[in-house]
Amino acid sequence: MVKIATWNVNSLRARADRVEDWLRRTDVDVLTIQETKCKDDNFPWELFESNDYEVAHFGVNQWNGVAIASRVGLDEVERTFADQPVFGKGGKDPIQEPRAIAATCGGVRIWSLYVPNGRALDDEHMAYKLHWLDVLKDNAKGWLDTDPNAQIALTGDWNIAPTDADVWDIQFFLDNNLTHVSDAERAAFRSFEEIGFNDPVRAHTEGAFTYWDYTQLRFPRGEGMRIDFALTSPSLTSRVVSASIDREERKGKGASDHVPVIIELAD
DNA sequence: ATGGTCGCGAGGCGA
Repeated sequence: MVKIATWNVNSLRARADRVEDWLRRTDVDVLTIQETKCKDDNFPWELFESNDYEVAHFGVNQWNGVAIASRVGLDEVERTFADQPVFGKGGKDPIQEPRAIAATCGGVRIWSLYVPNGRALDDEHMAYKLHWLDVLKDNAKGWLDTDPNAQIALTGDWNIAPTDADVWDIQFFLDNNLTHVSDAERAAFRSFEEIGFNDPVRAHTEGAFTYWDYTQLRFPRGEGMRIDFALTSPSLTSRVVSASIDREERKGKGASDHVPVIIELAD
């Protein structure tokens, strides 16, 4: 059995103890991480190495940042996907944000993705988000065209709630013109399903959320969202035997606002 | 209790 998890930790340094405890407790083979919020200079390499994980990181400043830790191999590390859109606020000094890193772990091509938030429906960040997803989808389609049997996992924080059941109150989102639930964002998510990717977690975790905002007592009130996913290519989908969302990890002091999503693969 | 959050990095931005 191979266990792969994805977790937006919202700062790896602030969450180092929690992440280490979680790795030891859950015994996952691969953990993809989003929002490390650091650059290589202050990345906690020893946290992973002392627990026998190899790790690859892509971070350039205090924003975004993605990583993959693995104890089943970490090969062909790739930072950014082909033609990954750049972003610069107000159109100034666009940079390649560290939002995508890939590695081959135990024969599976695994991506750690931090999809742009979008910020507001009419914000330029939303156009960036949709374009970013469109280019990623084109890449993913190319990978499957090249090898229909490729085992690929597109994991991370997608910043999209694909159905009304994936937010605590869809009317709240519509009334306030909020992001994550718009037709355009949902169509972008579906486009991955249309080329053959699957969300194998939902069937095992009906009604579960993966994220609760820090504000407004969202967690105690049960007001969460399902926005973190591990999408699997057809060949990988057939290996998924179980999946879970670790809601417990949202509890207590020092929790990330996201919790880990785990899939288990038959050998 | 009629409000209520974090992290980074040192004021305001991003989520």
